[in-house]
Amino acid sequence: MPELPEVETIKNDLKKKILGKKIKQVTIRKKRLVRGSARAFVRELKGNSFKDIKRIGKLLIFTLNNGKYLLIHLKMTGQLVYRRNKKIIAGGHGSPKITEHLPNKYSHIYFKFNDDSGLYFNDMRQFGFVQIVSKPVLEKIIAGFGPEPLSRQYKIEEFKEIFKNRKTSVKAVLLNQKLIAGIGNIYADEILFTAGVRPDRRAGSLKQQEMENIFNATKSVLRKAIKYRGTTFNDYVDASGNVGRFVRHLKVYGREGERCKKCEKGIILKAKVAQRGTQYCKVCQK
DNA sequence: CTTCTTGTTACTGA
DNA sequence: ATCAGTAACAAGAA
Repeated sequence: MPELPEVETIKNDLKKKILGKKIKQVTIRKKRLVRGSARAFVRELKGNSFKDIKRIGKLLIFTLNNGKYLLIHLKMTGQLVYRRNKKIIAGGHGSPKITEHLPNKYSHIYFKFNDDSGLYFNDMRQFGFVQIVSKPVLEKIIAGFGPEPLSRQYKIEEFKEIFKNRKTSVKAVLLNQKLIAGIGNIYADEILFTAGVRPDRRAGSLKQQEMENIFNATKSVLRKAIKYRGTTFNDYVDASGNVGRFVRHLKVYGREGERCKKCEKGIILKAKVAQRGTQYCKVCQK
């Protein structure tokens, strides 16, 4: 599941690879994944190029040289893989490196650049989307997101406000993109473990210290995950098709039934909180 | 066959 | 009006 660290990794990778390259061909194999008119989508992209790439929450924003913006959301199983025009050089010793052929059966939309390199949007479950928007529409979309946890706009005073009088669980608050941008199921569990707070705690019941711990944990966990280029649990790969290495640093997500790495006593439990599979240590999290 | 996986949103009810 | 909870979407694994 691409969340903030994974999308950030893809964005940073792609910025080094595709900026300024002329888009010579746009292929749409599944129209359903294009929001709005597919015909207009191709028209806005073909012959143009990307000037910049940004991210808000889990949403990628490609700035086009024609003043429009390409939005790409990977949702659960989306991948965005860049591939150079590969010339297979036979020879050397041993077997040749096996490179997955692209486009594959899940490459529903892809772009070819003037140097014959390509950008492939693969999505097994087809939850993701691509969309071309104007600047005013983009600004409306951005305004719908809460603060970015790694930005200067993310302040402890405002952070505490979002918990005040809320009857829902602290996990539901962390997952709500309108309140904080970019956190999904994996990092919500990891953040709450690091902060020592049970995911099912009522948001409004948190003590000052607990809110401060969560605030700090959002930053430390996400920063560390970016450092390790994200978490590959199922489908996530970076823009080169490589896995993320944060999975080794996960403390609770996917560790149900295993021993807690912090207290070395508790067994990681799994419950349903905010309709999501939720892992926590009942010794370390109060 | 059923159940589980998750990001987002439309919908329902309080 | 606001907030919270749930179903639905999709395809594959177990």
